[in-house]
Formats: sequence, C-alpha cells, structure tokens
Amino acid sequence: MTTKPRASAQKSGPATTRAAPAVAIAAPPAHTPMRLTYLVGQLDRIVSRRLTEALAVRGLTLPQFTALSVLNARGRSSNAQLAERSFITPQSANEVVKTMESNGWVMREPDPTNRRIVLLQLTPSGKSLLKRCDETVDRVEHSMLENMDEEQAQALRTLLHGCVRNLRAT
Amino acid sequence: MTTKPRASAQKSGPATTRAAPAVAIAAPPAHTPMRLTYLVGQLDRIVSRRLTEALAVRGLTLPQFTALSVLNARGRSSNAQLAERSFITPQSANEVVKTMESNGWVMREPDPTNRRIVLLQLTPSGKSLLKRCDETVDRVEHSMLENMDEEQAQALRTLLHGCVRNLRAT
DNA sequence: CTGATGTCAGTTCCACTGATATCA
DNA sequence: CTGATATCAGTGCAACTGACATCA
Repeated sequence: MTTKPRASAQKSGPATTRAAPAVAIAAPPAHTPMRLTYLVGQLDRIVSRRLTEALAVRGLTLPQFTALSVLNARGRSSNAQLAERSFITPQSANEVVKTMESNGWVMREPDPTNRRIVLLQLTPSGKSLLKRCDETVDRVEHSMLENMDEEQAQALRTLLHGCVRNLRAT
Repeated sequence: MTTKPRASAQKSGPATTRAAPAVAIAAPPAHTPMRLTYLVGQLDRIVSRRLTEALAVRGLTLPQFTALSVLNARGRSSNAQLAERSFITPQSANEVVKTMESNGWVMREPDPTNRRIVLLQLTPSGKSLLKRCDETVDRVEHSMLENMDEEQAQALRTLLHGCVRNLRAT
C-alpha cells in the first residue's frame, strides 16, 4: 500500500500513458494564466501524496509528522499552542497527539505553573524517528526543487511566507 | 456558517487574541528555517479555508469551483481528462460532476467519435456562475498578494509551476 | 484480448462542530 | 464570572479503493 495509483485508470499504467487526447477537438490553447490559488492547491495535493507515501514507510501519517516537526522546532508546547501553529483546531491536534503518545513519540507532563495545561514534548524515540523522517522528506523536497538554485528556493520560501502572513492578518 | 472559528477556542474571540504565551517557558527561537513543504501545506490550508468560505456564499464547494475552472480553461473534456487535470481520481471527479450537472452548471454530451466517452462542458448558467465566483476568488487572491508587486507574483507563479512539473515527472 | 472510460458502491482519513470539566 | 485549556463525542466532506459494464 506504499504506492497509490491516483488519478486515472485503476489497473492501467501511469496516467501519463494517455498517448493522444482521444478527442482532438477544439481545446482552447488554455492560455488562462492559472490562478496562484490553483497552483498552490495543486502543488499541495502532489506534495501531500508524496509525503504521505514516504512517511507511511516509516509508520506515521503526514499530520503526525507535522506535529513532530512543530514540537521539535518550537520546543515544549501546550496542545493549544500546537494546534495554533499547525493551523488546526485543538480537537484535531489532540487527536493526533493521542496516537503519538501511545506510540511513545511524545510525552505529556503537567505545566508546573498551571495545572490545567499539559505540556507536550518529544521523547528520545520521537526525536530519532523525526530525524529519520526528515531525511526522507528532504528527498521529496529536493526532487521538488530539481534544477532550481538556492536563491530561487529562498525566494519561494519568502514569497510563500509572505502569502501566509497576508492571509493570517486579513 | 459563513465564518468558521477554526484553530483555538470555540466560544472565545479570534485565535490571535492569545495575548501572552500563557507559559513563557524555554521556547527555542525557532530558527529552524521552515520547510518549503511545510509552508506549501500551511498556505494551502489557509487558502482552502478562505476559498471554501467565500464560495459557500455562492452555493458551491471548492472542488466544484476547481472543476468549473478547469472545464472553462480547457474546454470540453471527458471525465477522465478532468480528473487528470484536477489531480484526482476519475471516481472523485465524477462525484463532483454529478452534483454540478444536477445543478445545471455542466452539460454532458456523447463524444461523436467514441460512444464510450461523455464530454463535459459548462452551461451558460455555469459560465455566469464561474464569472461571479472568479471575482470573489480574485479578492482572496488579491489579499494574499497584499504588498507584493506584479513581478513577485509572477515569480511565485513560475516557481510553483516549476515545483509541480518536477514532482509530476519524478 | 487489451486498454481506456464511466460509474455504482463502500471505505477511510482528517478536520470539523458540539459539549463538558477543570483551572487561573 | 470570564476566559483559556483539554478532551470526549459525533459529524461531514472529499478523497480514496474495489468492482463492473461498455466500447474502440
């Protein structure tokens, strides 16, 4: 179940096998420039599929990997903080954390200053898992940036970050 | 139902209301540069939410809008083509098309050269709906590009397109 | 027969909303 | 009391896989 057929025929070869358009009718040159929102959506769809496949080999889901990354980058966090930083509801975050805890990847410990808050942090096991996954994800990211230089990658990072900030604010 | 609370408290104010970290503990400066794949995912999450909200007012879903856009840009297409261009399975595409047809937004007509193929195209009603939605989506896209010039927007478009091509090929 | 297409059916995943209890 | 937090519970949507019939 590591490889998913996706888009197009089930038992047939890869989607791109479609040699000819089958119907070579009046297809507008499609010079519509393509919306940015459309491109973002398409890219995310492909990236998500790739990451999901790659991470499945390591035994975790994409949301779990995201949570691990956030916890590693931001250090001990409450569930509410994790949720906010992952752009999901606290309920969804909690759901993800539950299974990660039972897998021994994260620890919960009560906040010393506020008994209502439970702080989450990676276990050594979680950290080493994340390390291995990072390498896997690096490969996907690297193939995404094929034939782009570091400057372009940085520009893309900056632009995306700018878009996120604009929409968060509004 | 036009505005969704999302991330953080349910009955409380906006998420950003969190004045202080509540727990001002050792939070690493988070100088981890942020993965591009992470940024893509986050941006898509926000964009999707915005578009879903905006389109709901017009009575359609984001997948439906995507299908309308693709059909408009590429002209008459088979369901298989629509699926491939939307990066979803033919089954998923068909599901979307079904409701769009019953709403009178798209027409099905048999391919004259191949009885097995059903060509899809927008109805006048579908076209005018798309037109109205495009304006709505333009506003979201515009706010996303706040304080970016046309050159930057074009650069982003090019970079995203490059990423998609790299991942499609691989 | 093979391969592509359309479509009915069931399933799964992931995020959502609702509601409740605890604590500062 | 208000507001933030955690978490149990149920819901919904949009993707998926499986299966099958039709046609070039």
